[in-house]
Amino acid sequence: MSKPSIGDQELALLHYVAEHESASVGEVAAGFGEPRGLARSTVLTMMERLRTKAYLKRRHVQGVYRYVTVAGPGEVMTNAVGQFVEKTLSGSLSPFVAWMSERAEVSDSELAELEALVVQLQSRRKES
Amino acid sequence: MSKPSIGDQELALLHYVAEHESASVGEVAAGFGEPRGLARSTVLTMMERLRTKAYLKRRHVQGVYRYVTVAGPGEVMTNAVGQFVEKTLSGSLSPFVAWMSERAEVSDSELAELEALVVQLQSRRKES
DNA sequence: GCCTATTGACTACAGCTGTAGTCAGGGGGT
DNA sequence: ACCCCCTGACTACAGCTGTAGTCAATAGGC
Repeated sequence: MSKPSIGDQELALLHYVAEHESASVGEVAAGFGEPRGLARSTVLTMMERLRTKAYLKRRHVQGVYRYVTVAGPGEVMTNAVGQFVEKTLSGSLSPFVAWMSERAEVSDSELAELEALVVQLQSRRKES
Repeated sequence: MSKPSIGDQELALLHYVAEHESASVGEVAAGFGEPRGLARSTVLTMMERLRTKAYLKRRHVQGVYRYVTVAGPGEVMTNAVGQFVEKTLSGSLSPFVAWMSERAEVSDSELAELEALVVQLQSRRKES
């Protein structure tokens, strides 16, 4: 039951909705669509598509539909990463590491995340 | 002059060609297309598309065109990662880290790569 | 030299994604 | 009661990607 595919813009929108737990089309159009020059109807269309793909669900509240993500906020992105690594990188992490190593800017917090990750992976390894 | 976008299958094909430095359509069709049930014409079409997108170039050698990647083998993948992080993750590495942290198996060598990466990033940071 | 298998160009087409217009209905202010 | 704005549904369409068929040329074997 692998989830239907999702486009880049759709993913960005999904992410936006995930962050703003429960959003109406109007809100998303204002906060997400307008900054990138998208028409309200465009936002609506995308949200409905995401709904038919079961990434979003909605509830009728006070005359307006409010949308929420089916999965948790992080899950969406994490899922996308998994899909990418499998499909595009054939499961190998090396290209990712190579890219990071060439990348100019890695912020402090990103580096900290990576450090924490390594530590976590190391300790997990010891256990088993 | 940002490179044109590239699809998943196209990327896989590009990767294949990159690995087999210099390949003809026939060879790619046999080694790449056939295992996944693609018709020869499909492979040809994709290769020509990649050529018009300037990912591949070709040379006429002994009556047959041989294709080579414009960029080096690793570059292709690294590039794909960059595109993915930019477009899909909006430049944030966190989802990647999150995914890895949830991932069941990380091999020794992968962990080692990550460790080396962290060390490299740390030292680079100090310099500046 | 002729026939067959290979090669390359062109054409086609469906599904997905990004983007938007339009129209009808509902709700609220005056 | 009326008009306007917000909301939601539907329709549309172009570009990209994945996939393939067909046809003409060509190269090599016999």
